[in-house]
Amino acid sequence: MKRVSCACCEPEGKNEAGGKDLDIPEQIQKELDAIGGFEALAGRVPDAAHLEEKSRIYHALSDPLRLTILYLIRDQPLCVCVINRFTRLSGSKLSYHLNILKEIGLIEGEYHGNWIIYSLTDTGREFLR
Amino acid sequence: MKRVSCACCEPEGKNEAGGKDLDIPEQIQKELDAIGGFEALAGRVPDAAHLEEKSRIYHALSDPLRLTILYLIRDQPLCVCVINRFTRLSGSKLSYHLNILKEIGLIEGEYHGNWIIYSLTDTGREFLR
DNA sequence: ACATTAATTCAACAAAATTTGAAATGAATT
DNA sequence: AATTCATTTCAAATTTTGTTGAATTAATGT
Repeated sequence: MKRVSCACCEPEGKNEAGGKDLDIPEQIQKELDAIGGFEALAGRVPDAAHLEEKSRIYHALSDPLRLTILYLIRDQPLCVCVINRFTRLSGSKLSYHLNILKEIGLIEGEYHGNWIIYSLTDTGREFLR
Repeated sequence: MKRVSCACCEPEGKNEAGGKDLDIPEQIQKELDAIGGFEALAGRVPDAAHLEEKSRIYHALSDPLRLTILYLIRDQPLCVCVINRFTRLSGSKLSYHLNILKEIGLIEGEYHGNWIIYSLTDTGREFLR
C-alpha cells in the first residue's frame, strides 16, 4: 500500500533544536512521539488512489435504492424486469442506479435472450454486509 | 429485521389459475419458485429505516478526505490542529467533514483545554476496514 | 425489413453535497 | 472583561447527484 504525500514531508517551519513542532495537547504529543512523531502519521493513511477507489465504492452503496437492489440479487440473479416489479421505479431511474453499481463493479449484467440478468460480483458480495 | 412493503403484497394483476406472474426468463422463474416465488423477495431486503441508516453511513465514508481523517485517528485520537496540519485543509472545510463523521457517529470529539480531540467510535472502528 | 419487448441513453431540470471566506463561539490566560 | 488561540457556524457560490420523460439500442420473432 503506497502512502500519500503530506505536510510532514516538507521542510517548512523547521524545528529548532529541542523545539516542539506544534502547540498541541500534551497527551497527543506523547502519543505522537510514541508512534514516531508527526511524520509517522503518513504511514497510517492509504495512498490517494486507494482512498479514491474506496470512497467511490462507498458512494455506490450510499443510497437506499441501490442497497435494495444489492440485497435483492444477493442470493440469486434477477432480470431488470423483476427488480423493477419489486422496486416500482421508472425504467430510466432503475437503469441509472444499476449503472452506478455496475460501473464500480459491485454487480454485473448479462443478456439472456431479451433480458439482462444482473448478479452480485465478488466485490459486491464483499462489501454487502 | 423488519421488511419493506412492496408490489408483491398488493392484489394487483392477480394470477389466473396456473398462470404466470410475469414474462421472465425461464431460469429466473425457476430460481424464484425455488425460494418461494416473487413474494419471497421481500424477505431478502432489510426494512427502509435500516437501509436509510446504512446508506447514510456509507455516504459519510464516500469521500477520500473523510476516509483520510478516519485512518489518521484510527490508532490514536488527534486534535483538529494535527489533523489539519496533515491534511492542509482550510479550517471550515475540515470542520465540515469532521461534523459529517460525527453526526453519523463514526467519530466523537471532546474538549481538552483549548483543543477538541477526535477519536474513532466503535461504529467507526466497525466500518473502517 | 418490420414489429415487439426489455432495457438503456440522453438532455434538461431539480435537489443535495461541497467549498469558500467571514463572523461567531468556547476555553484558557492576562 | 479583554485577548488570544482553536475550532465551529453561517450564508453564498459552485459542483455533484439524482430525476424525468422522450428517444434509442439490443435481441427476438414474424
